Order: sequence, then C-alpha cells, then structure tokens
Amino acid sequence: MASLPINTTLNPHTPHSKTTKSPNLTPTHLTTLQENGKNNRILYKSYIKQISSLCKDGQIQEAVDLFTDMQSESFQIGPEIYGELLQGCVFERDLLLGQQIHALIIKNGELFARNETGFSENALLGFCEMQENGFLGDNFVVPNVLKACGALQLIGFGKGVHGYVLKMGFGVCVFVASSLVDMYGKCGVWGDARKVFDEMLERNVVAWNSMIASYVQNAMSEEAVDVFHDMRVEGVEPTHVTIASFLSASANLCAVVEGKQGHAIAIVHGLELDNILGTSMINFYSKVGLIEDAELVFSRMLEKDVVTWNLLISCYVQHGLVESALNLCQLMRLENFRFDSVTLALILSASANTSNLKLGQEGHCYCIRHNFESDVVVASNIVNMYGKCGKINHASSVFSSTTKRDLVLWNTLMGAYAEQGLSGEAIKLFYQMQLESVPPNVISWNSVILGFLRSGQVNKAKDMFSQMKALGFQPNLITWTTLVSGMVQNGFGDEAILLFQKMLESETQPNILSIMGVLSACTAVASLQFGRAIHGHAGLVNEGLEFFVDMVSERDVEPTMEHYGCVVSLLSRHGNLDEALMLILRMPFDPDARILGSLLAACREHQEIEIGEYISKLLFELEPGSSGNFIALSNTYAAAERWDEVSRLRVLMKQKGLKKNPGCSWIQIGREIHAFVAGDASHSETNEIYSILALLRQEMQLLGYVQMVRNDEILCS
DNA sequence: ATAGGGTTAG
Repeated sequence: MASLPINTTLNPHTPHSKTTKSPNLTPTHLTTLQENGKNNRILYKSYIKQISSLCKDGQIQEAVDLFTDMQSESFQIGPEIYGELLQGCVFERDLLLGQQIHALIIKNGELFARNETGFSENALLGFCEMQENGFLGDNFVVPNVLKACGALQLIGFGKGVHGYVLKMGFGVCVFVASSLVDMYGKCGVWGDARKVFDEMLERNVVAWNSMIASYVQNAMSEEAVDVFHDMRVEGVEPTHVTIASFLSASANLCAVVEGKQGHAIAIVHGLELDNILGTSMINFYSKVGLIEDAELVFSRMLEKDVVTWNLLISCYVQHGLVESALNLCQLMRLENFRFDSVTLALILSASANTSNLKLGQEGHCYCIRHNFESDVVVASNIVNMYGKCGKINHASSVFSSTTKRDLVLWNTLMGAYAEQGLSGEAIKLFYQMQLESVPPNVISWNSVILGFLRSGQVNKAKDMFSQMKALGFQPNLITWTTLVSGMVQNGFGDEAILLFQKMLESETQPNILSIMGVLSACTAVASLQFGRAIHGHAGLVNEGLEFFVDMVSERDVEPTMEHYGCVVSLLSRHGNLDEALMLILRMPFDPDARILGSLLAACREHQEIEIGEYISKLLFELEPGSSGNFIALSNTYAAAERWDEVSRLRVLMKQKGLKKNPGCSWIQIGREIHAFVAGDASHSETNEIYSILALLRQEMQLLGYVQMVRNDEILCS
C-alpha cells in the first residue's frame, strides 16, 4: 500500500503531490498567532519549522516534546501547530497520540472556532490519498469532500469532484447534489449552483436551504426571496435554517414586512427560538431599525453565544446608543462571556463614532492585553478610532506596527488623512499601497479626492477624478457626494450643481447627503447673487426648491430636519419669510432651535418683526431659560429700530436673572448697547457700558460699526 | 452513516 507522500503536508509552501488529478490545491495560509513581540514571533516560527520537519521525518514523539516546551514557555499555540502534529500522527499511524491532540484542540476550540484549523485540508488530502490507494469514494464521502472545497473556496478541486460525481453516477443522490449546490455557492459560482439545483429530480429541504443560502452569500437577496417563495409554493416545510437565511435576505433588502412574515412563519411551524434562529432575527430587526424587537428576541433566547451578544451590541452601536452598548458589554462579562475581536471592533467603532478617546484607548489597551491587535479588522478599527479622535499620529503609528495589511486597513488610514486635509500623506499611502501590491479600489480614490478638496487643491481633486475614470473606475455615490460637497466648500457652488447633474446623468441615485450638498450649493450661489447680480444665476435658487420637491415626491426620500433647514435657508435668503414659516409649521416633526434660529436671523435681516416675534415665542417654549433667544429677538427689534421693545426685553432678562451669553458676537453686544443707550436706560449702568465699550472699540472698527455707534455719541467717553 | 444557518472593518 502506497503511503502518504512526504510533501503532502500542511505546509502551505509545499506544492501538492502531482499524482492527484485535482488542480490548484493551495491550502490557505494559516496565521493568527498570538504575539508577544518580534523576538517571540521569530522563536515561534522556528518552533513551527522544527515541529513540521520532525513530523515529516516521522519523529512524532520529538515533535510532541517540542510542543510541550512551547506550552511551558507559555506560547499561545496557533492552529497550524495542531495541524502539523495531527498530520504527523496520521503518518505514524499513532491513533492514541492523535486523539490526545484532538482533545487539546477541542479544549482550545473556543479560540479557534473562527479560524481555519487545517481540517479541511486534511479532509481533501485524505480524499486524495484514498484515490491514490485505489479506494473509490462513495456518495457518503463526497459530501464531506465538497464541504471542504467550499470552506477553502477551492473551485478547481470542487469542479474536479463534480466531474467525478457525474462519472460515478452519484449526481442523483440528494446529499451529493445538495453539497454541490452548497460548494458552488460558497465558491461564488452561483450560476452553477442554480444549474445543479434545477437539474435535481428530488429536492429535500436541505437542497432548498442550500440554494437560498447560496444566493444570500452572493449578495443576491432578491433571488433568495424568490427561491423561498417557490419553496413555500411547493409546500416544503421550512426549518430554522430556512428562516435564518430568509431573514438574512430580508435584512439585506430592508424588507420589513417580509422579515416579519418570516418570524411569523417560524412561529406557525413551531420552530423553537434557538441560537441560530434568534440571532438571525436580531440581525434582521437591528438592520431595519426595530431595536425594541431585537431586544425582545434577545431577552427570550435561552442559549446565547458571543455572536448573539455581539449582534445586539452592534445594533446599539449602529443606532448611536453607545450607553446601551457599553451596558450590554458589562452584562456580557457578568454572565461570563469573553469579549472577542468582534466585540472589541464594535467598542472601538463606538469610540470612533462619538470621538471618545478615553474609551477608545481603553479598548486599544484591552486589545494589546488580549492579543487582538494582530486581527486586521481590529487594527482597522484602532486606526479609525484614533483618526476620528483627531490623533492622527497615533493612527499612523498603529498602522506602522501592523504586519498584515489588507485593503481596508490601507483605506482606513488614508481616509483619516484625507478627512484632515492631509492630502500629501493620503496620496503617499495611495502610491505606497500599490508598491506593496494592494491595488486601490473606488474607496481609495475617493479618499485621495477628498484629501485634495479638504486642503483646497481643487484642480488636483479634479485631476484625480478624471484619472480614476480613465483607469476604468466607476465613480460611486460617495465619489459624487464628495465632489459636490467639496466644490461648495471651496466656493464653487455652480460647479457643484453641474456635478450633481452629471451624477444624475450617470444614473447614480442621490442620497440625503448629496441632496444636502447640492441644496447648500444653491444656497451659496443664491448668496453670491445678492453680491453679483450681474452674473445672473437667476433660476438656481428655484432649482434648489425643485430638488427638494423632486426628492420628496419622485424619489420618495423622507426629508429630515436638515433638509427643511436648507430649504428654509433658501427661502429666507430670497426674502420669502412667509413661505419659510409655513414650511416650518408643516414639518412632520417639531422644529428644533437651529431651524427656528436661522429663520429668526433672516427676520432680523429683513426687519420682519411680526414673524420674528412669532418664531421667538416658539423658541422660548423650546428653551425657556436661554438668554440667546432674548438676544436674538432683541436684535430683531434693534434692526427694526424698535428700541422700546429692546429695553423691555433687557429688563425682562434681568428679572429672570439671565446673563448675556458669553459666546454671542460683538455685533450683537454692540447693537444691544446701542439699543440700550437709545432707550431709556438708567444712569447707574453707564459705567458698565463704557467698560465694555473699551473692549469693543477695536472690534467695532473692524466691523465697520464705528460710524453707527459714534452717531449715538457713545464712543465720546 | 453523508449535505444546509447567524455577527464584525472603509
């Protein structure tokens, strides 16, 4: 009997024996070591090398001794060591030792649960060995082999097995066919999965489930829903796996009604709320924003694992409920669950979203203590967190300390530089990543463009935009939005509007942000209009309003307070205060102080007392104790030279014990003093006025208010 | 005997 060839080991660099007909068997690289510094890593690698070669030489006992040494030196043992040892046991036919190692793996199972452990490779190697030894696989072996192909995404090997299946006539076996559907789905070849599925004469629920899951895994959720529908029509009883995949599809599509129906179907069919079903429900409710439903499902689940906890934490983080997220983390610890890299990624992301540096640093330290920093996802989150907290140097040094860099990690640091307008650093990374053989994607291009726009280098931004198009990258929604907003911020409102039109021509659906951007472009152009009517941009203000109407009526976007704010600002600048007020009153939610404040400011400019008083009334109801509102109203009166009202307000403020807002502008103070003096003020406060005026003088000159004040003889102290 | 499922980063 031929023995296993020496070079068919788990060593990823060793080419596979050519005696098998299966093409391209290249086991995935197995890393994720827990590192304690560079020296330890080198030592660790030398251990692996020695163990590997001992195993190959059949000196399994010596390999195990080395392994014991490693444990006593408290090395964190990575999965590849177990793989080598097991392979050695197979080679030496040492079942007992193999079982002992297997037991160790089970003991460490939690640690490796989300990693490749090398067993898929073992399965495939075993299959090859069978073939070499003349044993033909049967329809019991083939599903396992296909499962391994799927797990390793070895489409070449999988297709080979498919050919073997056809040759041997196993295709009619429902187990084999379902496995083929699953394998093709996992390898991303959903068309072949569908073909196998369609050709099946007999389909059981697993076959249906595999087809649904294949579509979900390939981001074809609509097709998944269709298959689920067909399955219902055929009267096939769903299982918890069916519902889990269907809920996943519904979540991706934000299909609220469908997902709820899925929940109902689970109940009708008496499926108990197990971990998988519950988790997919929490995911669905979280994605469609039904937080309370997610919480309810969570509270009713009896068996939870770290994924379940992470999902609800993720739900809170995504909806900005950082407090709830942190409380849940605490509860998770109290119930003796350990944080994993996903939990840490979430905590770091919450820190980034709220610019909470202290929390972020705690998270970073936790990652260092528990060896999570080598995880690329965690590393990206650490870099992102420091970037969002304004600690760009920290972000950069964490990036430098990483050894494994994927596209997202590069993009994260580049995005952080771009956000701060450090365009030079951003473009440097853009070239460096290409030197290190990581090709940029659209997100990388977007960051470079953003960096240039943020640093006022409009022409360079435009240049990069044409370069990216020339290289065949389709600008996406973010590209367009970045350009539109960036152009406005750099004072090119008219170009922003043209870009927005080009975006629509390229059939990119605008979102809230791009519409906001173009609305502010209209506002900017409108204000230019006042100064340079000669340039004749007439009509563009109306375009802003048209975008708004279009957005609500045609694109079915629910306008937010921000949208209304932009439109109110547009109308106000146009002097159309009545319409602005009507719009505020017709909003489906109560106006906030900002939108009221902007209209009040417009009332002052246009000396529109009546509306100003009305808006102030709303503001006082909203913020009864705010001195700013008194000052704003008083400014409205002052602009209309209603000094009696101004001093009445001032007395009222004093009665209420309100102090002047220290942040209010010099102009406001100046006008107030102007008003005060012009009104019937008591003499006792004159000194106070003069002391303020001493501070004011310079500012007043700068602002051109000298004349105004001098006319009232206030400066003649 | 054998096959199917849920979470995380820009």
